[in-house]
Amino acid sequence: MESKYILKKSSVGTRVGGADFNYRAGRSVLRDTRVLMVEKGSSMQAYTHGPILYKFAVDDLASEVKKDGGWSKGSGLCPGGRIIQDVEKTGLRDQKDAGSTGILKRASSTPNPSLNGQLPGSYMHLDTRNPGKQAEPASNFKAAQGQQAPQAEKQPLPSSHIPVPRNRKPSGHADKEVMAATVLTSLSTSPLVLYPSSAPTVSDPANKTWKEVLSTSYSSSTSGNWSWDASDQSVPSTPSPPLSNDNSKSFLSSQSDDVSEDTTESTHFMFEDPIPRKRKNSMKVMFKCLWKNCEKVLSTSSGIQRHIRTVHLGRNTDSDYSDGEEDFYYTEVEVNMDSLTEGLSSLTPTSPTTTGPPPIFPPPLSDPSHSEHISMNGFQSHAPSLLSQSAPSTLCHIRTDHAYQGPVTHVRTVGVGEKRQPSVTPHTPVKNQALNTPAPKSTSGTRKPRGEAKKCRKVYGMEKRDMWCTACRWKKACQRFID
DNA sequence: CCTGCCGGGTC
DNA sequence: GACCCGGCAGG
Repeated sequence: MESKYILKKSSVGTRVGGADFNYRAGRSVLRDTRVLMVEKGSSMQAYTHGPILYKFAVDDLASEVKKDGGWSKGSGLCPGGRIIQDVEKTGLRDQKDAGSTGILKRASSTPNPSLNGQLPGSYMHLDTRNPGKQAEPASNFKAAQGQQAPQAEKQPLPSSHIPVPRNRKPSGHADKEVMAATVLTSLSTSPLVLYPSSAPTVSDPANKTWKEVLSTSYSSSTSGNWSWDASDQSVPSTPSPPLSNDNSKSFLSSQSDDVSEDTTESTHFMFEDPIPRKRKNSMKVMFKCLWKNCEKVLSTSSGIQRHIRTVHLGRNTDSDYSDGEEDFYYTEVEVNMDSLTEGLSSLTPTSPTTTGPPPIFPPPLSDPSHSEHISMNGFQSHAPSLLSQSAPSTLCHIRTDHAYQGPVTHVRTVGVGEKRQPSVTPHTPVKNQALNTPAPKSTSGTRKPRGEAKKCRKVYGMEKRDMWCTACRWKKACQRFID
């Protein structure tokens, strides 16, 4: 009953969505069962891969339900569960048990609730996004056609066929393949379908399971063409697995948010809202090629299709004919123009590190001449003084020094002998000092680095406190042993 | 913890 | 302005 409801609600009817639904369900429940049913009009077509038979028929739904007899057994199962039963009846039980069944059980281990398609939805999305995965169903069809249940199960050959045209067989089932492709194509064009797929980790153990299954199936694939799919596993379940993360990041960064958002909506989308509603004003839809190592991004679907067709599929450039296969290799990408803009703008400013110093030593602006002048007096080059943070403060101290002790400072020059700019102080005109003083003070935030020179306190000790410079006595910056 | 010294207070 | 000191921060 419940399943029935679901099916109906999914508007399986004439719309591809129906197939979509089934597909999802199949994927979610059966995981790698790879069965896709496409229903067109009243006719029903069933594609099976290996042991599993995936049926999809709206018109006959009711009757089928009855026929199947109950969901009781798979009460926890959604359509997929029922499907399994069908399979069993079909006499493929053995295969089922050996292969997908286990998975199925895991997926459906929990009672109904989960069946509402949440998982299915996400899976579906994933499939649509991933060329390899998408291809899987198609290949399944083929396999199913041949009724090579056992082998098929063992050798999923997920994407080996679809991806490479040459593998296609002009068999009478071609139309079915095309149909499947069409279905997937239509699915792939829906942003909601695409993005939710990226629901990477979010999901659940089920998702994991699914991936595991995939990995298995892929690895066992006889076709080396799509070996990259296996590698894709390493790449979460992101929408654009074929692409290297780093690359896609830059471009899709703005998309990530949406992805996460959609993830939460996947369920909703599943059964109701096939129309993307999260599109933002600033969002621009682009089409990104998912072919491995290809990051072609075009603004039009036709463009990307052409690209795929000609570049990756090796189709005739002139021919506009499309069997929909290209759709497996590109995905819709929402580009947040604002984000992009921001990102670019953010690149222009110099690194933060460069911004720090200037403020700290503003003198260059207002006192460049001064500092230069000062340095001229005591040094060959002013660079050192500028570079030395102590320079300005030193001047400042000098001034205060005068305030505190006056000329005494001169003497200490010889003292420790470690002064870096001893000569500067004495000769620095008061005027300049006054000008310089403000700067360092303005940057009060920066505390003058502690000097290495011993101070009066250290030199004379507490016993001879009277010998300290007044500054030291007053707990001010030592004027005698300036750093 | 020691030390340097800033910031602020008092006289 | 001279003097003092609480308290912060680097080492």
